[in-house]
Order: sequence, then C-alpha cells, then structure tokens
Amino acid sequence: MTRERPGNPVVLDATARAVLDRFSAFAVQDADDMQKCPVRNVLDRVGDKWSLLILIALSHQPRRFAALQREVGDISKRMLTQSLRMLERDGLVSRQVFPTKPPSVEYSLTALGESALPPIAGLVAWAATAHDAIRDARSSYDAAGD
Amino acid sequence: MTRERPGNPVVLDATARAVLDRFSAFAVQDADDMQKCPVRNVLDRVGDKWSLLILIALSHQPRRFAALQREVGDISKRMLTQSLRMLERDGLVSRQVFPTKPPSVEYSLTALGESALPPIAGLVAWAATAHDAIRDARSSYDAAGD
DNA sequence: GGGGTATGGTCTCGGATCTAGACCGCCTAT
DNA sequence: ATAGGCGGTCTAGATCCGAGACCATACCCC
Repeated sequence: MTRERPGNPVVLDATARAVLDRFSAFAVQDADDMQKCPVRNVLDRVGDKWSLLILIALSHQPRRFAALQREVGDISKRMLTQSLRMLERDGLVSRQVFPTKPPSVEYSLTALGESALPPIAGLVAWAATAHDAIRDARSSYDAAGD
Repeated sequence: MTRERPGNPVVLDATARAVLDRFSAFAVQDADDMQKCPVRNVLDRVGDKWSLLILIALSHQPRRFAALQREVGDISKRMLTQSLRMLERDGLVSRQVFPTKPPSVEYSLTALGESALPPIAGLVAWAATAHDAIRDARSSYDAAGD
C-alpha cells in the first residue's frame, strides 16, 4: 500500500524508461566523482534557470545582446553575460562581433544548440499542460498548511 | 550571413516550433508580471537542479528519505528536505508517513509527477547524446582562452 | 562644449541562497 | 552502554545573484 497511484498508468514508454534507468545506474555506481556523469554535467546547465530561457529566445532568430535582455525580461546584464559565456563554452550558442560604430554582437544557436530545442519544447509543452494542476496543488497545499 | 548554420537543418517540427513560439509570445506580451507566466512558473521548479534528479530517482519506485539522499549522492539533507517540500506542494510528489517504530517516510511520484517523466527522459536522452560534443566544445573554448 | 542616446559589457555591494556539519529524539543491534 | 539508522532542523560560513554605477565609443541636438 505504499502507493495510491491508480493502477500506475504507463505514461512512460520502454525507451524513456530505459533512458532513465541507465542514468540512474550510472549515478549510483560512481557516487564519488559525480562530476563526470555526462547527464549531470549537462543537466546542470539546464538548471541555470536562464539558459533554457535564452535558448528559447534564440530559437526564433539570432539576437543582439540588448534585444536578448529585453526578450527575457527580468535578467540582469550580469547574468545574461555569464549565461551566454557558458552556453558559448558548451558550443550551444555562437557569438559574432560586427565592427560597426558601436560594435554590435550577435548571438545565435549552433547546430548543437538547435538539437536541444526538441527536448526543450517537450518540457515547455508539459509545463503548459501541467500548469493548472500545479497551481491547484499549490493552493490546496498552502490552504492545508494554515 | 549572420548564421553559419548549414542550411538550418530542421530538427524542430512544426508542433515544437509552435510551442516555443507561443511561449515567447506570452513572455513578450506581459514583461511586467512575468511571474504569472505558466511556463516560467513551472520551469523555475525544473531549474532547481535537484528537482529533476529527485524526480528521476523516484521514477523507479517510491523511496524513503535516506535512500533518496544516497541515490542522489551529493545533496545535503537541507536541500533534499526543501526540494521535496516544493515538489510535494506542486503535487508532483506525495509524502507518506508510516507509524513504524522509528517512523519512516516514503516519497513517491503522483500521477502528475509521472506525467513529467517523458519530457524529462527526452532531456536526459539529449544530454547523453550531446555530451561528447559539449565536452569537446568546452576544451577547445578553454584552450582558446589561454 | 554639454547633455542625451545607444552599443556591450565589467565591477562592486548587499542581500539571498546554498553547503557542510552538528544536533535532536527515538529506536535497534551489539 | 555504545553505536548506528531514521527523518529531519539549525547554524555558520561560503557562494551566488540582482541592481545599478561605470566605461569607451560615437552619434544627435543645441
């Protein structure tokens, strides 16, 4: 009786399950140098909170620094610079400087960066569908906490 | 010529593109109360760095607190507690206390939590395939930085 | 010349957040 | 009796982050 999940509806196909299993196996086997775990390494970048947003903003078209900041909205220059450097270092984003009068800089997705878009879109789609349920869960949790 | 992307290979199908576009449109239209953006709200949870890892660990089977900490490996009790509370509040994870002699606590995925697994698996799969390219990009970036 | 705009950043400060680890009460095993 | 596991909480110190000042350059206007 540890689970009240109704019959455990298999939303997860075999492939996805295998992916998750493999990752966990890796994580467990080598608890010491967790740093070397491929997935952890990459997931940390995603956990940047800004990286995902920047990648999405660049998915439409290349953008200049200031435009990017306007599009993301509430990111500071500091974090935008930092996140872009990371993304560039990881080969997901490329940076091009144009020698105009005030030099302008354009950021665009590399092929590798574009390859990240489908999984990101999957996540965003899930977020959109799950949002109502999450909001409800939050309010009942908060209500119960009184 | 702002892009060196070779012919812009369409990795992204129309549906995914639409998802991303819709999100951006929302983000732009209402830059002020960004907080109310459904996707931002949910993505912030993902950006917790630990949340994803916890969800993955729970994808196999329910786990007790200490087991979870061992499986994730390098998370502190403090953050594990905090992340679990968040996940519980969002209705992704459920917490069950068993009145055993030292009371044991079991965490498991709710149906909503399970619905997050496919997109997460997609992300993990991408991370696994992209890892080599990213590692290479990092080393050449670092080498050039000398 | 002085003030304003815009470009892409860097720097610093104070506050928020995270990590490591001690500590707790309760129980079991040795 | 002592040691350990359980599910946490609390605190101190390190680290991270956002806001905004600042920089050099070059245009505009008067």
